[in-house]
Amino acid sequence: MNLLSALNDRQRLAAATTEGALLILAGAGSGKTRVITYRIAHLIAEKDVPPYNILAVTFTNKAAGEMRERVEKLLRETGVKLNSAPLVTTFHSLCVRILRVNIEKLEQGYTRAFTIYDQDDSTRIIKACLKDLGYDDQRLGARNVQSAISASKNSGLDAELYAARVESSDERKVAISRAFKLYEDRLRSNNALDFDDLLIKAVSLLRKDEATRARYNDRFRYILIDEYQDTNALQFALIRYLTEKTQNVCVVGDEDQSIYKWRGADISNILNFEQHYPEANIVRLEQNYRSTQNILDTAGAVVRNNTERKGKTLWTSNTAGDSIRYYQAIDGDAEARFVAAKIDEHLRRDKGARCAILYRTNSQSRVFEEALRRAGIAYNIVGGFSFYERAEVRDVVSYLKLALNPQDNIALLRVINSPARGLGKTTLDELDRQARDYGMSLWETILLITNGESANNRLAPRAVSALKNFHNIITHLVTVAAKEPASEVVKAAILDTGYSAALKAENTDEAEARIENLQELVNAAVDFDDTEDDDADAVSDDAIDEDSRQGLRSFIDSAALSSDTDKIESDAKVTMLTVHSAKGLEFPVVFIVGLEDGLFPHSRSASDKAELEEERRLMYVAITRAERFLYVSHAMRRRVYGEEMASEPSQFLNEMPLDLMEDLTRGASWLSFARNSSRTENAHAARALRGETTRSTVPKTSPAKTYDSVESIAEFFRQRGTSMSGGSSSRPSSSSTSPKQRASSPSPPPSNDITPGTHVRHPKYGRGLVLRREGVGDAAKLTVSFPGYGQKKLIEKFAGLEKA
DNA sequence: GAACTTGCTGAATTG
DNA sequence: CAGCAAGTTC
Repeated sequence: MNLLSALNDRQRLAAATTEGALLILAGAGSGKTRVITYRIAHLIAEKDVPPYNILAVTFTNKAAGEMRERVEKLLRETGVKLNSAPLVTTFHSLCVRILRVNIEKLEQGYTRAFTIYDQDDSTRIIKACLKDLGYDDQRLGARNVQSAISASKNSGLDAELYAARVESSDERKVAISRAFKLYEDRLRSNNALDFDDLLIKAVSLLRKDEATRARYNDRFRYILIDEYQDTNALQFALIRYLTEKTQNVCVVGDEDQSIYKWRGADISNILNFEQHYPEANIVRLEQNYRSTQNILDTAGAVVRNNTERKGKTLWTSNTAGDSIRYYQAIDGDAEARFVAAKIDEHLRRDKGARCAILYRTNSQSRVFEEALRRAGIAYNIVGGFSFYERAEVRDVVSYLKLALNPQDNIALLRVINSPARGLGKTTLDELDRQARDYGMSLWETILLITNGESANNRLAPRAVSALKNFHNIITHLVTVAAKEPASEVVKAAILDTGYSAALKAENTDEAEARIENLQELVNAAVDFDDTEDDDADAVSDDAIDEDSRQGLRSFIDSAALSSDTDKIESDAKVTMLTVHSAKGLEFPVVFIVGLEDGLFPHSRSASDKAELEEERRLMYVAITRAERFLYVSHAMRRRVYGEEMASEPSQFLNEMPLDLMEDLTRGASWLSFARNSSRTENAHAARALRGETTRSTVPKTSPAKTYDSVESIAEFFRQRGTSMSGGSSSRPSSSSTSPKQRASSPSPPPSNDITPGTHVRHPKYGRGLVLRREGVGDAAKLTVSFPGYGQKKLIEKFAGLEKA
């Protein structure tokens, strides 16, 4: 029987080409996952390849899990008996597996008990590093330093190489480079790796140790890489090392869906695949099974504006389908209400309709949450606070980490005084001082102190006994961890540490919720223990599996490597998520919201052509998630930083075929104007329109214009005259009060020459516009906007201002 | 030593 | 509007 007969010709070719390098260029919705799963099944069932010789790598755990399931199902249906399973996993967990067995061979001082630090952990370390270096003023944010370090690591520069490249005149980079070095030292002394290190160390290991490399080459005879367009230099190196021997590598990707450049993804990996593997075969999958013709045309029209692409033409035999539905909302709330109403309609008409709300940034989710809640619609939200990021979960996990790796200072500091056990700042400072003196970890220092062996201990007896108490708690956990399954250790970390007792004592709803979360953690651990038992049935002949069955360790690893997207419920009625996390998913009904200039495309990518192209690919990804109904919307005004700001329609709207759109706006909209003008004039039309529409739809309470630039503020004041002064509450940029109401509201008479709306001259900043005035007399504070310098707050008395 | 208050600054996307 | 750091009070 032929397994592959269920595929179309191209798909079949891709699945059946098993030897040598293969590049599958798979357009959105072209059945990529299907091809991969059939390919794996084909290898096993029809080519008699032992499953353990197969490695498939994806970017998310969820994708890996699904693929595993689908392969299993397929093989079950064909009646194949398995005595091992193909390894389907993510880059990060693959690296962890390799390192847990081999990291000591790197000879960098790491042991296989190493801890994985997530972003939050590493931010903490960087903060501490900056502080120790005396950079604790805020000119150098920890997050900025962190992303600089991460970018550097991903491009293959370690701390030394980075330092070598820094000009000594560049103070900022010199500071970063010092922090970088210190950060690396700290990681090492904590026996900890950050996310980037997982890849770096695995690659270094393969580079360094020929035997290890040979062993894995032998093990993984057939390798598949999903989402290849998102691989970075390190991942590429990893693949190169692993495929050294057989060259049996199959990569699947779509350059139009490359959206992780900012994370180091190198699109040239896919664009130059044929150069990297000269014998490579290429198969293009261009038939789309997912979307209607209209949706596909819209996506194609947008992405055609990009220059950096191989170019492919998606086609479908699906019907044209409905028009793209467009809506222009007054503000963010109105947009959310619109979406909620439409979702309600869809769900009433078709109970099975799955809807998705896609936005550019997570912070946009809130209004939609509120609108849906008010409308009584259940929803699922991806991102934001994930389970493993909750404080109480992190605390308990830190206890677990500590039980396995007591050198982990970050974990220790996290839990040493939670619940409170009398180990406050004073004690910790002294502990830290001694640890530095001895050059030891905090844990080792605690051992010295509690044994009374610390020569220069200045701690009060009370503090020492508190430390003894803590020491006992951890030692106890260590013994539990040594002999019990993961779930039992988790229970011990919650109960025997006094953690849950302290929560219970709080006796609040919040504490109650936390206890429930911890219960959830126990459940997760129980599940984990169960699946581990199942896995134990499978035969494994290689060291890569041997260590992965140390329950607690791998439970913690999986927690560290878990992500929001792993918990997407594919059958939820309504899902809210960022476009990034929507990649790979599909929904019958899709809302792309917040299509405004500065939001989508995001303002930080506006200046750079390459970044703008990435935003456009992101738009392409968003559009192609839709199967049948696509809604696009934008708001005229939006709250930013808690302040209402005017917003322009996104340029991407303008790139869509306007004749495929149906306007659901009541009254005139950007779209109706755009249709009547040529494309080049659209932007202009949008601007002209802003005055018109808002005036007609919101006659009284909202002003026709929002004053968001120095010019328009100046204009505003010209119209009002300079009669309004004082009153710090009359913020010109806030549009919640209409000009009329303001003019008639009682405001004190001008008491000073320099009032809001007047131009002034500053000795250093030059000419500027006064925006607001606070306080009286000598204490008067002015907010002045200086072109090129931004807004400054000045004390009038000292500022040396004169009218200009 | 811990809980509370204030003031300030600053948002993108993720394993 | 938020989260965070520093200051304030019990």
